Amino acid sequence: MRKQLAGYGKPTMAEIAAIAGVSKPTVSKVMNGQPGVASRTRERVERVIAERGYVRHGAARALSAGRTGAVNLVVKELDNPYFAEIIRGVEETLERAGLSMILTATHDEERRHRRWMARVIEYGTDGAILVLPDEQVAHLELLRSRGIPMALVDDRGEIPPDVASVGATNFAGGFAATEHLVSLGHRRIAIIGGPSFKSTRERVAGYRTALQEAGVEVDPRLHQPGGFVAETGYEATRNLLGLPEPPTAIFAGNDMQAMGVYKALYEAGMRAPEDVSVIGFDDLPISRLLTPALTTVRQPVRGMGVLATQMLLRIIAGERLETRRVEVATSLVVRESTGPPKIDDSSRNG
Amino acid sequence: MRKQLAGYGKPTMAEIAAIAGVSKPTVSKVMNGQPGVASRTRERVERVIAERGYVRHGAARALSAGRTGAVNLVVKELDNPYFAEIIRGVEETLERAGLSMILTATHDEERRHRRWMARVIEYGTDGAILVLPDEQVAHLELLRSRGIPMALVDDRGEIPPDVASVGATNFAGGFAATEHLVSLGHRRIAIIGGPSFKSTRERVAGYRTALQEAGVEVDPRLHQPGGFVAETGYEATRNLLGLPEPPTAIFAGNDMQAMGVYKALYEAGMRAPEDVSVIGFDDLPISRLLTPALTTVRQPVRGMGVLATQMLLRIIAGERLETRRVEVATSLVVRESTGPPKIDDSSRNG
DNA sequence: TTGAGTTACGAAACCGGTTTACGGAGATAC
DNA sequence: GTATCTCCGTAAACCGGTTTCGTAACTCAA
Repeated sequence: MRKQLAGYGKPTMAEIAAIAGVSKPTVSKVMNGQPGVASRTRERVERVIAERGYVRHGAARALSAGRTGAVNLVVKELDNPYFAEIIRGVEETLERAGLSMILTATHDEERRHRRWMARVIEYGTDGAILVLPDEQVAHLELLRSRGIPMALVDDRGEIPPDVASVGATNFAGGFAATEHLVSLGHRRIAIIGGPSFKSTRERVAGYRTALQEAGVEVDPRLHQPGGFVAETGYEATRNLLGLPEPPTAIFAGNDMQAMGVYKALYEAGMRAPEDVSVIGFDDLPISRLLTPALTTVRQPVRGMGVLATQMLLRIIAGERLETRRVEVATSLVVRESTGPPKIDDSSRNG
Repeated sequence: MRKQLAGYGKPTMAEIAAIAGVSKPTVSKVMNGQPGVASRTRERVERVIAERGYVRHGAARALSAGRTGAVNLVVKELDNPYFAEIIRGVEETLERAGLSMILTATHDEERRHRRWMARVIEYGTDGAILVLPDEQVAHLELLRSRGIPMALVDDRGEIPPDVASVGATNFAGGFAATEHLVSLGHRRIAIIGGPSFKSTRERVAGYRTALQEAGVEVDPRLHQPGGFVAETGYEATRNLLGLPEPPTAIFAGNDMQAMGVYKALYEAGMRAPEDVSVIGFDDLPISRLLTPALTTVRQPVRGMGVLATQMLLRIIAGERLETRRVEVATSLVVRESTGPPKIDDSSRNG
């Protein structure tokens, strides 16, 4: 079924041209601010456009001009404030450039990821930004073969050479967090996370290095695996508390995980930082709302979104990037959840 | 600049037709599963399509067919898990119907909201779902005049007659929460929220009714205003604790606000539920992660998204809805943050 | 007045599909 | 063998813009 002509509610460019007494190309030039139109004519056309409330037909424009005026952003999930922050960074940068953002979440499902790519390919896009810490990056090749400009945020690392990517200095963050705990006097420091993400592997490396530099033995039992959700923080903490020699400090993989750590401590009748120090990663808005407020490694997440978008815009504009990989600095934010360990920790007569 | 023909990476329907030895319309029929193609021919065309990896040009299709295959969803913000849940409901329902979802957040900014509408009008859409608890609904008229099918979630109430909307039974939720606190023995029960949202006004009405039915006097000082974010919960609680006769229970406007309440209590050296009972609204995933786990009024948020989408799909299909307004039931979820008040509350010798 | 150089504008082609309307082949009926 | 009815398949028009390219008109110099 074809749309009715709707001569009333939806004028076409041809109609505007007829009313203004000019041709379609002239209206097109006015709409796009192109030269080659006398100022008198331009004004007249603009008046008619305003009077009739003319809105360009986007699909027709996309078809003939090959531009969509929008960038597609795909993230793993929305529930997570981490992604929400990245999205805001992308959003505000695109807005400044006059582009719209089309947002999709994959929830880490292969099927949704494929649907997203199919749609991007079918309907076209001016560029794509992918925030997929996991494995899905494999399909990336398909987008590249279509010549779609791309930028990645917080990726796993194996990136094709002509794709821009933004990450954080995870090693330094892991190092700083661990060093902070060591300087407070902790010796048995646990870490949760990995090993599937590149970012986590780097943090763990920072943790190990900090311990070694401080002359503290690295105990593999204190390294608990876990994803980026609260549940794994909870379970990892229960495991850790069950060890014959439990840790006096826990370095969670991210702030959400730290919430799970809090939960497990609470259930065990323990408090942070009196019984166990807790440190997170990300510095999401909620981390300061927790009780006690969470000490964490701040990652300028929104800034990462901004940077990725700026790089994408430059690729779209056809500029050459001098660097395809950028890492933003992390920094330690000390709040209430870390403190010195209980005295005489080794004999545990607390 | 026109796209190059890209004879290699991007076949057109005409090319597929030529290879398969048929005409464009035949390929079109095969792509759309329309009748009028012999099965031998259909198979042959399908094989060529698969071999060449042909993908229909979405903009061209949208232009000629007037369908986009996508529904536009606009929410206030993404940071809030409340919206994330609605989005998931919409997402899975659309997916089942074979439609894509295009998501945008307005952050309650007039300008962003207008941009969203402009884009929807310019690029077209098969339908729109709006999750805007605030004032922005005013512009809705513009979409309606373009004949775009629409559904609202959790609106403020003044809805045009031919627009579908989904809400929750806020009055009943407010009533149930208050009744729960009263039955535990509380008499000085504070409530935070409103007055700008219809949903909050209804909850407050439920709260008042429950108090009156229990013969408890309604003290206006115990009603603190506040938006749906943690900060207002924090501030309201500080105000409440400063009252000459502070409350023994606090009914927060939502779960995020309850986090702020926890924070203020913690700072004041008080604990829930021993010193003050706390109850939230929404039952977001984080509410069970808080310490203590939050008693709250469960709102089937995801279900609201599902329902709104189902109504929209029916409008798109041209069906008549028997009811344009649906309200889903709320229910009380009792966890750890509520308990009996300290004994001898009136003289407060606790 | 004429020729060269600009500038303003429009006719027509084009983007890649969908839809309409029609013609030809084959099946069935008589 | 011919008339009628289906079923397949295609030519051509169409959706609503953008872009190319040609030309008329206008300016300026000689």
